[in-house]
Amino acid sequence: MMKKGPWTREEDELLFSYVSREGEGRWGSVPKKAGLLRCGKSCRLRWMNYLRLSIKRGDISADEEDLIIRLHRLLGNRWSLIAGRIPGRTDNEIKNYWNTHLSKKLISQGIDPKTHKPLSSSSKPDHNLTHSSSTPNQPEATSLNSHENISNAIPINPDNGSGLDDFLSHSPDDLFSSFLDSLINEEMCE
DNA sequence: AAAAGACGCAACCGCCTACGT
DNA sequence: TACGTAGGCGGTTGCGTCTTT
Repeated sequence: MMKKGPWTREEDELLFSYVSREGEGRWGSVPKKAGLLRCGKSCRLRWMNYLRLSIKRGDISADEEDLIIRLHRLLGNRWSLIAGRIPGRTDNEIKNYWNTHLSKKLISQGIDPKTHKPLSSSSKPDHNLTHSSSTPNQPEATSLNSHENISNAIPINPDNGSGLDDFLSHSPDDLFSSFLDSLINEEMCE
């Protein structure tokens, strides 16, 4: 019988010591070898989102927040891709932070968190409700100007109708990575 | 001080893809 | 080629904590 729910300190210690010793991977066999009554998926999730030493937790900085917004504008809800550009942050944390903080923040600024475009006037909320914690001079959702979105910015062959998904599925990680860097830097300079 | 409601986050679920056989 | 399995992902849920009434 698999255990569910919050992890205990003892379970964390078992998983941490096992993965530290044996390395990541082969999650299906991890519970048995580590002496846990969890499924492999649960072990992987706990390691990825909580136990890894490289993880920063909480206190997302203004710079990180700005980067998340920029990346979400480029990539949409591709949380793992966004997390991959922010050292120490997990996709789950960024997803949660977006859903609980950033989407509301954008709405309070009159910006649709899905499209990053201005909300229609009828649905625009009362700006008096804006959180006092909002940073003064906080930039509105940034505009790429010449690159309205990544689909327009990437080299696309119009003949075969390829788009972002095609680009992502065919580009080597380092190529996509450097491409994202260039887009982000371009925004920074503007 | 207590109850109700809102919020935040860890964890689960189901789907998709990659890979091995 | 078809199938089974594991890993990875995004959406969603549930519960503990905090805030408000």
